[in-house]
Amino acid sequence: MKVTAKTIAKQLNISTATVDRVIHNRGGVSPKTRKKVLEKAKELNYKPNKSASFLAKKKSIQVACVFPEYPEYFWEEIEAGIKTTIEDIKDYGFHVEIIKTPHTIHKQVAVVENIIQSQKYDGLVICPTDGVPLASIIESGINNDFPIFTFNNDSPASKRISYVGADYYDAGRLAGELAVKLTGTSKKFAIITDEADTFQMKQKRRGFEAFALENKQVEFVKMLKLDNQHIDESLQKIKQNILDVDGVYVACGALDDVAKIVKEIETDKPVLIGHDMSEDIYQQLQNDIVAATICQDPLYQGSLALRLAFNYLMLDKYPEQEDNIVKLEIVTKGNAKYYLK
Amino acid sequence: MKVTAKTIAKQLNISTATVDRVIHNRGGVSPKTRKKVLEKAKELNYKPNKSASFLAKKKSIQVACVFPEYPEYFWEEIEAGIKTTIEDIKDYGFHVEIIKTPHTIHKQVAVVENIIQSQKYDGLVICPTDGVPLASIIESGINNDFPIFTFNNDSPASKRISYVGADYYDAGRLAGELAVKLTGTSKKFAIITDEADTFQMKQKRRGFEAFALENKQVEFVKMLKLDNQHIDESLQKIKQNILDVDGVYVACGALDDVAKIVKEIETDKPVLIGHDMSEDIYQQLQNDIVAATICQDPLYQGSLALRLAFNYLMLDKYPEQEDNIVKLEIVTKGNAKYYLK
DNA sequence: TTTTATATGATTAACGCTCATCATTTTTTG
DNA sequence: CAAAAAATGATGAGCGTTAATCATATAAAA
Repeated sequence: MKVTAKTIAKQLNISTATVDRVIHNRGGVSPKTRKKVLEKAKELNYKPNKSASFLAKKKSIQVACVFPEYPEYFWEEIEAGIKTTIEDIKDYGFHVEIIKTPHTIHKQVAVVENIIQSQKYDGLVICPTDGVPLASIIESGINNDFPIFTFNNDSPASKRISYVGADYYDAGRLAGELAVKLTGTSKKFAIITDEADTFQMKQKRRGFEAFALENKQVEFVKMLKLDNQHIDESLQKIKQNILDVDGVYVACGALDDVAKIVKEIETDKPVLIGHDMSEDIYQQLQNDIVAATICQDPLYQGSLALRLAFNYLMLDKYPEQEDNIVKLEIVTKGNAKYYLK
Repeated sequence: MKVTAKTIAKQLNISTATVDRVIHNRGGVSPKTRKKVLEKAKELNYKPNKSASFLAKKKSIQVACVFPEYPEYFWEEIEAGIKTTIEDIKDYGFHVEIIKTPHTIHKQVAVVENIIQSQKYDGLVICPTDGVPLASIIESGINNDFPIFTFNNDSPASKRISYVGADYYDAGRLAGELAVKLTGTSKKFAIITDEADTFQMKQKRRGFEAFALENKQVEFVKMLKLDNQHIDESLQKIKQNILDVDGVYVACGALDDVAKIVKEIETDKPVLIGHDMSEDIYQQLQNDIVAATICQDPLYQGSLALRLAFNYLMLDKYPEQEDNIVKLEIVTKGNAKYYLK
């Protein structure tokens, strides 16, 4: 049988409004009535019906969801995950506007400042291109009771309500482990980063190096830097520099580019490890050029970040953890197909 | 601005009931009114509010969710995923009763027959211990308009509405790939199954063998069978049989048991690969006894199966695919912590 | 033309919960 | 002890959608 507020009210000979008052701690009920209601609710295992609750509350929340506009598979998936979640919760009065910003952090800063000033939104869910310059803006938002949630990239110095994303130090360590396991006995490695050298990339590098340091088999780890302005020449230089290594870890977003030059190496190709998935990377996995790539579920990240914002703004539920660290998933030839589309 | 049925009704000078009739194709509306409503709905991008809809429909569906009662981590997680989903959708009038059956297929068959006969439920979501003996029962259920959904283990010969779970042939292949990649140059493997030799296990074995056959480096694959009745003696025999191999693939549920005997081997321990995660297996990964284990997200499987049943029974939406194949995830020392708890 | 179907559309009462408003009782104060 | 204040509880009008029931207009049959 269905247990509603009415059930409790009838059994106790009081009105449903009183039951509602007790359930939501809205006061105006004598201690003894309160106690009776609470006991009966527990006895019957009463849980308010969410549909009816949201419908009656007629609360409407506007939230902006900001992330950089990369034409990449990963970001398409992030957006897809966000859009599904938006559909799921919009009928509860939680409305989300997706705002994609240009890649540069300056533009993003401007967009965020505008969002906070505009008074159009009740909160912000954001993937910061770079957490550092945004930290003070986020903090001032938080101080003005404007809740902000980060995902994918964090801004740990700010006082954002919560972060959803990977632990990139750990990702670097995992890359180290895979590099060691997938190569032969002698262990000479190279790690490739790029000019941007964001917090995320630094963490990956530190993780990889830490792992290498702990592993006695590792002879050396070379640091190589990709020049995004002059990609082709830079790649050719890198090619010369990886001829003597057993494994290459691409910590920046250029796994496919590096794969192309590794493909050109005729003998003793190094084992190639990197991050993320795309159709190109999928092909490189199938051709045994890339040995493994470390992924995170993009659908889940955006979705969880939005749900945390939803719980906070609609249900007044503070996130259980500040840091919601997502799984690092290992993708090789054999399970790559599950990570595309 | 919020778009409701009322918005459309007002703009067209008709009643909300007429709008509702058009939206749900319930007839009784003249073609020209119908057309006007449809156009206006599209123009305003009207989507009925789910909360209000479920509340008004007062449809109540009872579903049984049956799976074997294993005291294992994986099944605890399956149950946890199911329970969260139950909480999510019960307010929409979709009620699920969890029924755990004893391990033997005979008991499960009895339980399922009883469920179908009882007339208490409108559908069944089940993880068949063995799909074969259940096939005819499932089929007769389906033929009597009693929808049945499988997960984790399939019963492909039956006419179940849909299946959610892994492709175990593919899992075996992936194990093969990992075995090759994680061992040195000579490739001698053993594969361990047990007496039960279910469909799932057969598929894994076939996948592994198929991969080995395609790989020229592989010298041989030994088939070893674990006797569940006399575990200890059986394990000791197996121990003697794996002294000369480079890699061992445990296709049955005994990864931890096998890990224990591998641990006893002093020199040249074979690379050990298996399935699933538990606290014991986690420890074996940390101690480098198990090299890798292939997992599926248990939370997702049960959840998706229930949601498919929900869509079918509450929204009359037939699943887009019959087979919903879930990701195979590779877990090693470095990312194991994400797969526990 | 009148009668009877049928097509079309309006009205309205739920669904379960929320909350502003009103009614009553109890307590405090002058 | 009366009057005011505070505490406690009931009433009822929504929220947006659904669907049964009723009203009217149009078409078909007599």
